[in-house]
Amino acid sequence: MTASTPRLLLVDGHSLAYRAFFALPVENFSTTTGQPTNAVYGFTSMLINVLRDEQPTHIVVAFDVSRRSFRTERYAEYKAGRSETPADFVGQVSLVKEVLEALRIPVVEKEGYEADDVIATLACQGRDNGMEVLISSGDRDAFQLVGDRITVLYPRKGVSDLARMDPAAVTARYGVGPDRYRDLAALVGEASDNLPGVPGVGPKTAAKWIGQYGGVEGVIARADEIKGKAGESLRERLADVIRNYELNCLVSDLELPLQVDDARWTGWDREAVHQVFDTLQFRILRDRLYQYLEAVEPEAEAGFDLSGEVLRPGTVAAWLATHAPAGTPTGVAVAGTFGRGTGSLSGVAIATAGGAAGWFDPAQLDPADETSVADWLADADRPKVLHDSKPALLAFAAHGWDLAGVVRDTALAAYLARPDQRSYDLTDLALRYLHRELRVDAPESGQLTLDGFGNDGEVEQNLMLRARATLDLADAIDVELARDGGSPASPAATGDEQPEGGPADGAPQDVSAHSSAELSARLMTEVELPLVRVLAGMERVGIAADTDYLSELEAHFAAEVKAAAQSAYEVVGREFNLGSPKQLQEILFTELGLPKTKKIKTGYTTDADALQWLYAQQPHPVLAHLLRHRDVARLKSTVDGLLKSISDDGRIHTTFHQTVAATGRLSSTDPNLQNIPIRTEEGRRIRRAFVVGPGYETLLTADYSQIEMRIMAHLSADDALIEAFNSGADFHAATASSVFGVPVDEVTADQRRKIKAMNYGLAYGLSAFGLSQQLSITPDEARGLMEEYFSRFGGVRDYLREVVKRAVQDGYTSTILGRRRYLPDLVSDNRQRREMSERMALNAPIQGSAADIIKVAMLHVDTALREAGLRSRMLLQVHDELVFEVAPGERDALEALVRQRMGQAYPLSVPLEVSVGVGQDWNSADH
DNA sequence: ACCTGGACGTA
DNA sequence: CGTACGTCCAGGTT
Repeated sequence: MTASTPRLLLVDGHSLAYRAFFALPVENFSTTTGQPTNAVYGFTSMLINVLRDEQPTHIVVAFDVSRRSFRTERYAEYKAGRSETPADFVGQVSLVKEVLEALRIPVVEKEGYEADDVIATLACQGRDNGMEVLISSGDRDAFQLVGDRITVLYPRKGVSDLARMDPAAVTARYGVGPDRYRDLAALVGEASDNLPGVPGVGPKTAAKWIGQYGGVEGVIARADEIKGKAGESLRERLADVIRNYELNCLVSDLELPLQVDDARWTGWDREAVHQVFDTLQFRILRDRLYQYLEAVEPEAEAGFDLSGEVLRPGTVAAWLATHAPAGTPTGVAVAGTFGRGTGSLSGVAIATAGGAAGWFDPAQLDPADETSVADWLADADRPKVLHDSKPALLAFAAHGWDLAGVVRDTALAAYLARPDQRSYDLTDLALRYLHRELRVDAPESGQLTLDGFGNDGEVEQNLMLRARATLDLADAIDVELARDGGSPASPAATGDEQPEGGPADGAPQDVSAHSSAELSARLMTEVELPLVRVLAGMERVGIAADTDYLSELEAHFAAEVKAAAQSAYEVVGREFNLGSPKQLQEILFTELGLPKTKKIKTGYTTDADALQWLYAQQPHPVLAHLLRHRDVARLKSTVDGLLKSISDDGRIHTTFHQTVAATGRLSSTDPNLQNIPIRTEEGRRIRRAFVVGPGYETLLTADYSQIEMRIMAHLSADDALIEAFNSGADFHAATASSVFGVPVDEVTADQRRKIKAMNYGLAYGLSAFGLSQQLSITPDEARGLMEEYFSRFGGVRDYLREVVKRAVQDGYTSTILGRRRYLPDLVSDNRQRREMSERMALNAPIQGSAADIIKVAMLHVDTALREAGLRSRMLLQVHDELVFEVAPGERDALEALVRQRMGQAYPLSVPLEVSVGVGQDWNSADH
C-alpha cells in the first residue's frame, strides 16, 4: 500500500464497547460521581490505538439501532437468550457517541439492520472505490467480508490485543477462506446469536466437509453421503443450517445517509474533546490522544529564528553588554567533552529571546573578553537557562569560571514533568513542547559562512540554536509543570484547560496546604536546581582510591576465578565458557541431566538461586565451582572497572545522574559507586579500596535507618507503626512483637526474620507468593502472616490501598515534595502490566519521598558546611547514605552537623534516625 | 558497531 | 508472582 491509498476504518461501536465492558473491571473505571466508564474507556482506548497504528484517512462507526432487525423478523429466536444488558453498560453507549462526536467521527445506524450490515455496505463501497478497508468488530460474521483489500481487526483479548484477520489469517484459523466463512459458521453455529449449529460439528469437521463438497450447499445436497454420528446430526439439523446461512449473510447494499467519501476524517474538536474527557475524567486517555494526534500532525513546520554571530576575539565583552544584560534570561549551551568530574570547552553559545545569539571559543578569547565572560557567568543577576547544566558547570569550573544564576535547567524540568522517559534530548523536547524542529529557518543564516570556518559555521550555528531552543523550552515546560491536574504529555492542552478543582475534577489534591503546581515549582527551584551544584562538587572532588591495594585484589580474584574455572573443567571433563548461560544450560541440563530449573526465554535459568536449589536436589560438585566462579568473577570485574576509572589524581570521579530514576533517586555511572559490594566479607574487601585522601583525617558515613519504613509510618499515619518507631526498640523486633503478641525481648530470631522480610516487602507491593518464596514457607502461611501483620497495622493496608486507588484516579503518584510519577498502565487491561504498575504505584511515593528527603539533607549539609567554614566535604550519595571526607580536627563538628541536618531534613511523624561511622576506608567507616 | 537477555551488585 | 538502578558478558543482529 502506498501512503496515498485512502484507508477506511469501519468500527462496530456496540460490539467493541460491549467487549470493553467485560474486559475492564467497572470498579476501576467510574467517575467520582459514580458513572461507570469502563466500556467507554475501553472503546476509546482501542479507538486511539487503532488510529495510531493504522492511521486511517476515513472513519465510520456503526451502531445497532435496537435488538430488532430483519433477522429477528425472520427468526424470532435470533440473539434471544442473551442475558439482560447490564445496567452499567446501557448508559455508556451514549457516552461513546459523545466521544465520537467530539472526535468528529461520523456515526451511522440503519433501522431494521445491524451494525455489521452497515459495515458490510460501506466496506464494499470502500473496496470498490480503491480504498484499503479495516473493520474493527468483535462479531465474527465480519470475517466473510475479508479480502485482498479488506482486513478485520478482531479483538483477541481485552481491548488492546487485536488480531489482523486477512485472508491468510482466516484460512489459518478456520481452515476455510473468507469466502467460505459463512458456510462454516452456518454448520458450526454462533452461540452468541443464538444460532445453534450441528451438534458435534466444530470448525475442523465443518472445514473438512466444505472442502470435500464445495461449500454448504454441497454439504446439504449430499448430506446423505456423510457417515457417522456427525452425518446423522447434520441430517437432523439441515433446517437450522439453512436458516443460519441465510441469517449470517451480511447485507452489503443498504441505502445509507452517508457515502464512504463523506467519511474523510478531518480531525477533532479540541474543545469538545476536553469537555467530554473532563466529564469522563479521562486524563490518561487524553494524553494518549494528544500524543498520537501530535505525532500525526507534527506542527513542526517551523524552526527557530536566529540571528547568530561568531564572536571574534575582542568582541565578546561588548556583545554580552548589549545582548545579555542583567535581569533578562539568556539561553546558554556549551560544547566540549565532559565526564569524570571535569570537562573541557570547545564552544559556548548564548542566545536571547529576541533571536540574537553569539558563539565563542573559550580558548580564543583575549584577556579583556576572558574577564568579561568570567564576570558575566559568575553574576547571579544575569539569569541563565541551560539544558543539563551539570556538565557545563564542571567544564566551566575546569576553565576557571564559576557559573551562577542558573534559573532553569530544561533537562531537569522535563524530568520532573515526566520522570520515566529514556532520554531528555533537546531535539525531542523542542518537538514535543514547542512543535519545532531544531533547525534554523531564518534566511540570514548564510551570514555564518565565514572564512576560516571549514564547516560553514554549522557547528557554531548548531550550538547557538541549542541555546535558543533551551530558552524557549524553559517557558513551555514551566507551563506544563505549573499545571495541577492531569496530563504530562499534552503541553498543547494548556491553553484551553478547564478550571481545575471543580466538582467534577474529583482530585482532592490538597493534602498539604500547597497546590501541586506550587509544590513542583518548589521542588525545582529549591531542590533539584541547587542540587546540581552540590553534585558537581562531589563529582569534581571524587573519592580517593588505593590503587596498589586494588591491584592486589585484582590479582587475588583473578587467581580465584582461574581456580574455580579449573575445578569446574575437571569435573565436567572439558573446558567451556563458564560465563555463558547458554553453554551452562547445555552442560547442566543436557549433559549432566540435572533437574530443570525455572523457565526463562532462552531455556532454563542458571542464576545463583537456581544453582543453589539444584545443589540441594543433587549436590553435583560442578555446581559449587560454578557458584564460586560467579562470585569471584563478579568481584574481579568490579575491581577491574574501578582500576580503570581511577583518574590521574588518584581519585575516582563518578557521574551522578539526576534525570534517570523514575522515582526521583540519583543514579551513578562510570563507575557506579552505588553498587559496591557490602553483603559478603569478600565483597567488603573492595570497600577498603575507598580511602581517605591526603590532607584529610578520615572518612565518615552517615545513613538513615529504615527511612522507607519511617516514610510508610508517616504517610499511613498508622499509630501502631509510629509507636514501633517511637518505642526506641529495634524496629523489626518491635513490629514482630506487635504481630505475634509477645514482649519485645521475647521475639525469636525467626519471628524477627519473618517480620523483617514483611516490613521490607511491603513497600514493593509484595505478594503472599513472593513472601512465601523468600521465607521458604507455603503461600498459605505467608498469607496468614500478612493477615496477622495487617490486623495489627491496618493503617498500612488502608494506606497502600488508598495510594493505588488515588493513582488510578489521578494517573500519577506523588511524593512528599510533590514529585510525580505517571503510571498509565494502571488501567491497562493486561493484568501483568496493570499489576506491575500497581506495585510501582505502591513503591514510588515511598522510594521517591526517601529520595526527596536525602536530597534536601544534602543541600542543608552543603549549606551548613559552608556556613560553618568547614573544609570537610561530601563525596558520595548511596540512596540513604552520605559519605564524607573529614578535614583534620573537624570530625566531631562534622558529625554533629551531619546528624542535625540529615535528621531535620523533613518533619515526619516519626524521628529520622541517622547512624554515623568513621574510619580510614569506606568499609571501616560503614559500621 | 550495536542491541538484547541473563546474571548480579547496591539501596 | 517485589521496587529502583548500572555493568558485564555472551551471542545475536546490523
